[in-house]
Amino acid sequence: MRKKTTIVDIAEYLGITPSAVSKAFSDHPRISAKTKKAVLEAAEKLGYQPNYLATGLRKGRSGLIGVLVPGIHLSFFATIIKAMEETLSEGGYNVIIAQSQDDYEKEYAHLEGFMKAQVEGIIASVALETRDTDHYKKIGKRIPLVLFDRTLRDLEVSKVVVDDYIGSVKAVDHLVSKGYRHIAHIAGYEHIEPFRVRIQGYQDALKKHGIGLREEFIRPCRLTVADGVDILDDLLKLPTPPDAVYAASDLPAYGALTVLKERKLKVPEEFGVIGFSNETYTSMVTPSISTMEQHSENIGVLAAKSVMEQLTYFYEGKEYVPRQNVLTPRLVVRESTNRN
Amino acid sequence: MRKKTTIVDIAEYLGITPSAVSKAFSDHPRISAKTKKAVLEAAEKLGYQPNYLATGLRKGRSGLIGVLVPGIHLSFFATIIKAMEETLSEGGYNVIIAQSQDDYEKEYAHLEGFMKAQVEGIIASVALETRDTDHYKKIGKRIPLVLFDRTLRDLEVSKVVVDDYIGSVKAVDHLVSKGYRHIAHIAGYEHIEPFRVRIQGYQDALKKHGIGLREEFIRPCRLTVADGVDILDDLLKLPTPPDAVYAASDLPAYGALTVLKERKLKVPEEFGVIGFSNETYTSMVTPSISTMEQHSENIGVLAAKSVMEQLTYFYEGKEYVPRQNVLTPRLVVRESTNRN
DNA sequence: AGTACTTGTTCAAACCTTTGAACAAATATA
DNA sequence: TATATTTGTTCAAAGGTTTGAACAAGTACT
Repeated sequence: MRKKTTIVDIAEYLGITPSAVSKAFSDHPRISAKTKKAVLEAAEKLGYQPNYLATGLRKGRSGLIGVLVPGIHLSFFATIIKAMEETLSEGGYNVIIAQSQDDYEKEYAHLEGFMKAQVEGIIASVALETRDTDHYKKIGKRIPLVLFDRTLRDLEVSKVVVDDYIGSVKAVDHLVSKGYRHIAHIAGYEHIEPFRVRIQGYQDALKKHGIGLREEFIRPCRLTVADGVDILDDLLKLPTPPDAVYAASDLPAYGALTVLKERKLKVPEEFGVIGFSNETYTSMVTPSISTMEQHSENIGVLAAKSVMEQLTYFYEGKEYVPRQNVLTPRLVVRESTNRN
Repeated sequence: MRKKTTIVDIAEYLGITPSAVSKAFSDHPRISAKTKKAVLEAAEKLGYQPNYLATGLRKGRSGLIGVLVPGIHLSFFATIIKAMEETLSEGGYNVIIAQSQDDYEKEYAHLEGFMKAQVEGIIASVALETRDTDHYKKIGKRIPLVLFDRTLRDLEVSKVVVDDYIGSVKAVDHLVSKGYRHIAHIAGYEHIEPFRVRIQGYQDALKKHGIGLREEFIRPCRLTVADGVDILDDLLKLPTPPDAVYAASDLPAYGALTVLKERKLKVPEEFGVIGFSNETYTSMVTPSISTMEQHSENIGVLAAKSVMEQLTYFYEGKEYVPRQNVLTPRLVVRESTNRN
């Protein structure tokens, strides 16, 4: 495998200097059309590929954006990343990806890695286990940082989220409108902003409808299918069990559904289930699961645009005031709640 | 935002030279323990982050591996990427990701982008529309290239695939064993290796069982849900319609299932459905879909290891003989075929 | 013919790190 | 004491590109 062609090779080939070649590529006004043409042809002939490492080093820009998510296999994140990658690549950036697996150590290590790789900006959704925000703060001071979905309250950076409060309220409103009165909540952990807010919305909505709050109806967990199964099993053992459950994510909603099917409880007639995220499978299972659409594509695009915008401010030396992008979630009614 | 600390800052701070600092970091034997300690402390205090661009430029290595897939939102690819990212990041590489959207132009552009970014190796699954292999050939000559799943026959590079032939045979064998006799095949496009082979396996298996081949039972398509719907609709209109369908992917298998449900054809009693890939949702839908497990995690890990292995050969100047990694798919029997 | 632009190119430094060779000082050996 | 060896550091170049300043040649103007 032969070594790479550089700008110097082209220069020698044409009998001009490397700087002339460089300027020809960047369409410098002082370079003659003739030279530019010659350079382009020579580049083609010699199989020249510009070296981003060198360019990046010289310009102080790597063209890299780091994206950190809990895991790519979750379709919510996959969809977001898909959109991000498209948007960023149109903007001329390359995307480097890492997964925290919801683990603090890994998250920390990957963020370090991003900084070493000289990423120009970072888009992240924080790990469930993360409680210490120092590393994010440090990063936010150095380069543009955008958080999405799993954000941290005391971090003053740009964020892209759905209005989780409204989402919760809509979910509960819907259940109530369908006549469910004993509504439990399979919740996420409170130190993660969206989950805290969803709990809040759930509580306020119940209050609004004059439904008493029951502590044992709020169940924080890691939001896996297994958690959904365990929690619903548990809830059904209560002296007064719920007649509906609102899960802060679709995975436990599905888990709950399997328990209900197994126990031959009729959904939605006897028991209502609603999730959050509108994962693909919610429309495929039987009964299909009502849920909240989070507009994941939009989240991806917005977050991507946000870093790029910050980046231009950054390089122009202008100050950027962090902004929140809040999307309104949309209720998707499916079979699992649609009774009467 | 202050400018970055470099090795030079540390050197000045300690009153030594940059090269001493560099050597201290790389644990050079000639540097005293005292100096090393001092350097580490100073680095910590000054908030030093090594600059990979500079390192990469100097060493001729970027630490980047490019991964190109049709789309990340497909759970098959998402799972593979997840595994790849983990493996490569353990090996000290960063992963840069791009999506072809099954489009030739995009694939080409992204591969160019990878080369500019100076990736050290590329892992790719080729776009459905790709018929011209020149760009891959060119790349394969310059840097390690590994293809997985969607490979190209006339490309002599390392590959990681499942044994699609066996997979098809197993699928058909299973259907036959369950008493289905009129088996149609929702196929992929033949110029993509695995789909060609799956068709081959389907035909050979039928022959083995003494079942006549019917041209109109082989339906190549883009393997979407909609394709599954359309094709099954079509097949059912035939004078002698099939009593089972083997789809080369899970998406059309699901599509087929919806048609059957709508028409109140009993699955699996009256009609059998089997897919390929074992996507998450196949176990969640009702009836659950029988399918072929492709061991996607393994594919990811193997492909990742393969590039890394090639890379070490490459840097040691040894010749690397491309090798094929073939995994045996496993039949997963679920409700959609499990009759009697 | 002399001055003033314009045009096209070269020069040299810079971006940050690595690396082998060279050097000086300290220590060990004869 | 002179010589060899070890130890710790510095020197200088290299990796590929970009960029403002400098330069030379050509054209236009008076």
